[in-house]
Amino acid sequence: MVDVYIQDLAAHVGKEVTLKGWLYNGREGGKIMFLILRDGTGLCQCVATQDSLSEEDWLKAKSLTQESSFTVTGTIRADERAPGGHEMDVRTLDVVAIAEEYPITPKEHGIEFLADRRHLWIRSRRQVAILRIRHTIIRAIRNFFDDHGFTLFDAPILTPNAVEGTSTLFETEYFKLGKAYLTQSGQLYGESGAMALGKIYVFGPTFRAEESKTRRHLTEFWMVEPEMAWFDLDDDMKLAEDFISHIVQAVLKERPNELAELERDTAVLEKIVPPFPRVSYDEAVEMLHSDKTARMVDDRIAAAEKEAEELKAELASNKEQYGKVKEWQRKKFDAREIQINNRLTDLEEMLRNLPKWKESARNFEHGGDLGGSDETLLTWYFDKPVIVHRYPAAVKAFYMKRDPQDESKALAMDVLAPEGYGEIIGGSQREDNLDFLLERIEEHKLPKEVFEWFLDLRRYGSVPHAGFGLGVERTVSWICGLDHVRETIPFPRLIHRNRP
RNA sequence: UCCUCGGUAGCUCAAUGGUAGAGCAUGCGGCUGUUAACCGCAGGGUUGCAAGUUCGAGUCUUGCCCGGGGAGCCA
Repeated sequence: MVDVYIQDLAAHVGKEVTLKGWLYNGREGGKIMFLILRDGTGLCQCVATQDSLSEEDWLKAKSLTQESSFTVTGTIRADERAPGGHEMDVRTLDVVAIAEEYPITPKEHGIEFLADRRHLWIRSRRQVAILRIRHTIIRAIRNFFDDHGFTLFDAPILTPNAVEGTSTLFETEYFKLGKAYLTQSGQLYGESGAMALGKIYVFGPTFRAEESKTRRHLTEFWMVEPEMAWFDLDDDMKLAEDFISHIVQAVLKERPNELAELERDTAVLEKIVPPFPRVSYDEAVEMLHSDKTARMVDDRIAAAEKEAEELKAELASNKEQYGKVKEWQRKKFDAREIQINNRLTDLEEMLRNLPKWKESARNFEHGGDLGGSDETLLTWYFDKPVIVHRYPAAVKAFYMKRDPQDESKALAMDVLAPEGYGEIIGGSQREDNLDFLLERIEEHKLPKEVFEWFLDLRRYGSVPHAGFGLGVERTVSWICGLDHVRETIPFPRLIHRNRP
């Protein structure tokens, strides 16, 4: 086992300790060597000189390749220049295993290359930071519910039918009982739990066989779904904003180093406290139709065009100078060219999309569901998550209760994260009237037989109740400021990838 | 399923239709404070696959394969 981990080095300054880990990177300078040791809790630069080591240990140190495992013993010294703030002056060193040539070099790699090596990629600093924040988020989720009188209620993963009938699910043969499906939501079971225990939360993996190929979708993801007896829609929204705020504040408090590693702007996260802005669907549609929305899009188009022009000018100027400058300057031009081209590709994508977004918002038809771009435009109005509520019943699930003030609306709510991260929560007050629920099941052409047990919840002491589902990966992606959910889970499952 | 962008050395990327290059990685040599170290030398290629246009194709055309981003759907 390990006596001392790198994250605890502050308590060992001036003392001799042994560290165990892997070589993250190394630099050699004649008779001095800098070994960056990685132990899973941090990085420590170990300084070895030819004078301070035996000849045998010096040769061992020289033999280390990237990701070779080894142990080092030496004195810990505080040093501001070192990442993590501490360094070791090495006295002795032992090699455990010399690594073969490691594919993931300390340079840039494409996403396909890294995804094929996900089992190694997770050793990288950035991935370690993300996975630690994921852990903190999951703990914050559980703490929040546990401290608010909720009981964990596990729903089955194999289910006999689709919850909402709309999604495509993964199916499998279930002995002699016919088809079974991997769950797309634990909600219906959660409702039974709320009637038994009052306040519960279902927390587990969820599966969708939709061919969604975007930065927000996985085929297998984790969702937490609280369900509360005696809660109405307002109670539900209040809980959601308290819940999200608690998670964000917990990450800010417990993971400042990891957020720094990810270069996350924490100022925008500090603002995530209740209350969140609330916009009804009708208000949202007005906002989409407004001149202000059109102007916001125009401003972004203008900014993107300006940036693209400046970058193209720089590229042209660099090309002109390229032939005239010394070789060492050419390297800088080469590196800059790659950087500029990557940014230009992003800008071109934006410039293709933004006019479409503007049109789609301007022509949005009242009564339809909000599209991804419409949601993004709405979030531009606020620096906190925005809650959109009371959607048209026609675009929402059968189990959502109708608004008594306006029968065309469902008592539904979505929470949209800022900065374009989109829907992180979808929830509603549930239909508690047996007859209405039966009507809905008929309207949606769902097989009544498989919902009999669910209908029983309305037959035996039905009460108003509500709940929501929060997508863990989307939440991690937003809080970490990532551009894709595939980095938020150890082994992401995507439409074109189910390995490693 | 549809729209859109791409596939060149192990990796990240350059290359007006005219002799395929750079950085990193790897190997060897040099350097006692490096921070994705640096300096010198070396090896490394069926330009995704197939056909076509052309004196000549990484570059143009068509088809296919693979991947990125997006739509629909959703967390």
